[in-house]
Amino acid sequence: MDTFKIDDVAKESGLTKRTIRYYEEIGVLFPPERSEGGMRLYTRKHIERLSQIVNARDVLGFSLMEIQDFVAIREKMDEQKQVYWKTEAAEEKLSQLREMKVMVDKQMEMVDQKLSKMAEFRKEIEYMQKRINDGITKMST
Amino acid sequence: MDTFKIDDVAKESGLTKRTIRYYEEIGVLFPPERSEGGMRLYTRKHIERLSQIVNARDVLGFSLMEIQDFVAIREKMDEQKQVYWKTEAAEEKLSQLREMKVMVDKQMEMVDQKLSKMAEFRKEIEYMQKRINDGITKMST
DNA sequence: TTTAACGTTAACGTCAACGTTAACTTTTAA
DNA sequence: TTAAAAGTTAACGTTGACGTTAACGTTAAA
Repeated sequence: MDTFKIDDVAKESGLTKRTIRYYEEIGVLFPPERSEGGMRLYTRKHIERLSQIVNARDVLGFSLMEIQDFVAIREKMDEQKQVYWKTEAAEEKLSQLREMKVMVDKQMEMVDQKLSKMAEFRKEIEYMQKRINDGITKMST
Repeated sequence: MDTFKIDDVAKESGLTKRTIRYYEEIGVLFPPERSEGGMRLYTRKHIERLSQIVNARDVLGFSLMEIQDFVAIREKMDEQKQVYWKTEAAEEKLSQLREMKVMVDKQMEMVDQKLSKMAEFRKEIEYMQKRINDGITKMST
């Protein structure tokens, strides 16, 4: 039994059920299978994906719309795996790979930009720490 | 003439005039002097502060409420400079410094957490780049 | 088998972070 | 000095990202 009901997923991910359904609704979480009665049956993959989404949202500060692109690439990666090596499909596969390369390269650029800006920020804070510490030692003598 | 009208500030910062006024309204940007007729007269300090706010907002993904704390520390730093070395005020100054230290240390911790998470992200993207490049070279032979 | 716990959709509510518009005053360039 | 450009406040509108509630169907344990 490797499927989860929405409440289990909510507990593991720390998100609310509403949020999980919402992420499916706007297309950042791929839809799970359904039970006979219509209940969502999630897999480990869904939980992993949610974790990635939360990271992108909270850490990188991406909006859910920006995360769409991000997610689309992961989707294509998985898709690529499924495609058998057929000579007829080779051409199409190659063009898809090139397309993905462009997107991933762009993402890398964004992340590197954020990283360098963050480093600047860190330096500023470090400087403030230094000034405060100097002030404290100087005064408490 | 080292004061700027709001439109100049808007152009330099890339923000809209509405946004600049809004930031003042909610207290993340300290209010500028006013002209006889009531027009806002900004200084370089304001522009610098706005740049910091934008960075905290876009790069760190902080909400404007979180930025309040962030800004409060900067404000206190400037304030400290103004306070003359009076023996009577020394005790109070020291306690303020300790207070600031706690806040700044907390900020540093947050930034470091974000930095490490971002590094993880970078690694994942790097891995994807590698896989895609491998796929392309393998196919285009 | 029945009832409580949990699931579903649908619709309206909320809050942050501005955009837009109106109605008006101040500056500035001709 | 007189338009036009740019400033002001005030108020309502919008959008993203969910929260909340209602009205109802499904599951699982007693």
